[in-house]
Amino acid sequence: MSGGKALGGARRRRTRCRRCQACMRTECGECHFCKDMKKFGGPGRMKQSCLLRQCTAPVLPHTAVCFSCGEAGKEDTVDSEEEKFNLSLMECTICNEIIHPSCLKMGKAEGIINDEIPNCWECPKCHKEGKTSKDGGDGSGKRRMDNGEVGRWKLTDDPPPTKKKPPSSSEDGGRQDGHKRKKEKELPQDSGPKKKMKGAHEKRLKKKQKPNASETAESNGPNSSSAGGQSSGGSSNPSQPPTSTASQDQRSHHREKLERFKRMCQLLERVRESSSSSSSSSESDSESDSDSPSGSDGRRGSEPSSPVPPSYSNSARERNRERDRKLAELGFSASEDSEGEGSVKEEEEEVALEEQGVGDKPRRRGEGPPRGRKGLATDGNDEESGERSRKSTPLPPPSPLSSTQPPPSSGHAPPPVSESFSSKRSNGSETRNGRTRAGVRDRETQEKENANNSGGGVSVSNHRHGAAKGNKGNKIRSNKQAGSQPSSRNSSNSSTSASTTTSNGAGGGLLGASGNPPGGVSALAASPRTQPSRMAPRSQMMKRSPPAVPSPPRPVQMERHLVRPPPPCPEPRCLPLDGGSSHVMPRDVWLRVFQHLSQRELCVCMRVCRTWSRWCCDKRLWTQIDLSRQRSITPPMLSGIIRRQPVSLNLGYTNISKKQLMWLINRLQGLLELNVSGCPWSSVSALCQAACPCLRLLDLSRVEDLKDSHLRELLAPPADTRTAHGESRGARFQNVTELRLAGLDLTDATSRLLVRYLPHLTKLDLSQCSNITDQTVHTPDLPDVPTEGEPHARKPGRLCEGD
DNA sequence: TTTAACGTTCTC
DNA sequence: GAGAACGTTAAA
Repeated sequence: MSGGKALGGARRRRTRCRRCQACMRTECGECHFCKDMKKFGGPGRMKQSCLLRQCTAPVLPHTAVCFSCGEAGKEDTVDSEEEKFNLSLMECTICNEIIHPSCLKMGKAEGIINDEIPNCWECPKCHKEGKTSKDGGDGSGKRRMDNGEVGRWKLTDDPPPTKKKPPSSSEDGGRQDGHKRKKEKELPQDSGPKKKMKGAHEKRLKKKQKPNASETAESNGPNSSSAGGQSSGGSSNPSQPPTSTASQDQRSHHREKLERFKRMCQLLERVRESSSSSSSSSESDSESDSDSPSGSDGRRGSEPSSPVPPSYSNSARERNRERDRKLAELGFSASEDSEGEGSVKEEEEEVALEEQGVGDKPRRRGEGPPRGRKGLATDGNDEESGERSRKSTPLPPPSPLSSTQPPPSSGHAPPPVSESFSSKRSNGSETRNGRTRAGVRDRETQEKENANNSGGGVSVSNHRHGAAKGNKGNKIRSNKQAGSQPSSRNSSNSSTSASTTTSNGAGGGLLGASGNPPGGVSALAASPRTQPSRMAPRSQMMKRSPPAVPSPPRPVQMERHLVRPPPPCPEPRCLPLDGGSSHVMPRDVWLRVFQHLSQRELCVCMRVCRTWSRWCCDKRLWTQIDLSRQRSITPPMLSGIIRRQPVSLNLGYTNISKKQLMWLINRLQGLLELNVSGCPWSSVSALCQAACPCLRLLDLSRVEDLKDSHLRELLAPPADTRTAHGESRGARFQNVTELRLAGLDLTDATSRLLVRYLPHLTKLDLSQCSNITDQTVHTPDLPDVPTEGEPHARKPGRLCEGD
């Protein structure tokens, strides 16, 4: 562990994709592990999932964030495969580092994508250093297991159920054994731990060595892996002298991981075979992998001709700084590190928005040769492949919940990578065995307290977008079929791409304002949503959910967390002092004082103590929130917004995602003014699925790609509320009185929409809408429309429904 | 807070 | 080496 840490790789446990066939099935109740479960009458000691439910595409946890920038995967914010890849999180099987390829300072081309596992690769760094984990067998598709049974992808190469019978048959005995063992352990408690620690370490070393030997053999050629499912695929690094325990540990871990991967692959192979005879080519697959243009090219990764945006870090830093500054101006402290702890952290947790759930993204790079490891094309090539994919593969539907991650760093200068990394750890997901769990616990505790105090938080509905859930995976990869995949309804997000990469500290800071230390960010997860396209074959096995979902993108889990709206009167009523007494000034008086503070100052106050933090969140102090031009809207920000329940929200020129926007809107029922100008339509389209009955002002100026048809979609009432004649009983924005459409590519057709669906419109801004002609201007029931300049007012009440 | 289960260590 | 145990993590 420590070794792993030292090497910078965060060890993150992967988690179920929840979408693959295995994940979707129920426990068999008969396998070894099921029988161990309490629900099946077992002792529950093994704590393993049903053998039939071994996830075939374990994903990175929601909390995963980029080692470099601290943000989650953001592939859903961009369109092209190329960008998606760059913005997705990739976990290196060697160093365990999770990073956005775009954040790499070196040529991405050197990375070797493990197509079998979502968001998995051998990062360019490791690869370049010769750390190849020799998981050569990986993409070879040769790890087919003989037993046609579904196996686990886990390292613990569990024999297939059938094989397992023997042990399970003797289950009772085994159980007893277990008890016995436990008892024995329990008795000599004192010496136990020590022994354990020591022994563990030694064993580790041992383990390491063994695998190495076998690995070497394996590493000699991928073919060797065809030996069978049981083969351990460890990664051998002959080139890496076992210099230290740490490194050994690390390697051991990698090996295990690789094994797991391989196992999974084997499983997939098996499934494929069993599900379709046509899947003839498991082997050829692997071959094609290596043959594949991008594969071979990338693999050997010619020296990265263009090593990644050289200016990235600098510019990003600048932007961060800029953003911090702006946030500060906005009243959100961009950088409260961990200082403000208490209160601050509370939110963090809640916040961890569902954003994380983001997921259902189709696997990136669905184009190329489906499976196996693939080398990244060099930049140039990449582009090409990107192009290709664009042509041949429909764009994956944008994931509704794109999550922009909260940057880990504080508002202070972005910490050096290593620093941010470590801080990240301490904040959230710690490495295994909870060595560093203190921080987390801390937060949890606080959260609890907070929960208690806030008197019943409102649980935000955890609606999982069922549809998304069901379909998204589908859209995913299945590379081979990719070409035929219809890009679904959500036209992909438009290109805010570049912008998304930045956002470091500031974002978190924002919420930091609400008290969240940027570190909280780490808690937010990033979802490893996109994955390299591979597993085409796997698709075949997923019959239930059409487009197979080998490594399902994360389910959309938007609302897993509680985000409590501000209570009418934030508790407590008095300010408790250390001595147990209360401050002489009661809450109401304090609130009056706070009313005279700027939002920025409020943020400062929030860091004073938990009580102030709560009080300062009073929505009366936050009627207007302006986050415009914040490149990264992070979950903490969203949470912070909800907690403050503003009546006016400016999200102009942000890269807020559709999911985020939807999530927000659905929780801001009292919102009167919304500004989403300059945002991409792919995000703004979230409004099509939301209800904003109270909204009075809607600013859609310069929304990217917004067309007449989109506006229609946006303004028209939900289908089920229309009459047979298509007339609306209640348009979505029927109470909007001011609409800003400046700079949009609209035509005169729009005027009809406005007349029809915005009966109370009194102000309309059509400035810089070059396609609007006099016809619109002269539309009788429209407000006096200025095509340039200020929006004009008109006499209200002239519009008629269905007009 | 609870449940599922991953990943490592321990035991046989 | 296989399997059991279990601490810890992730998600609900």
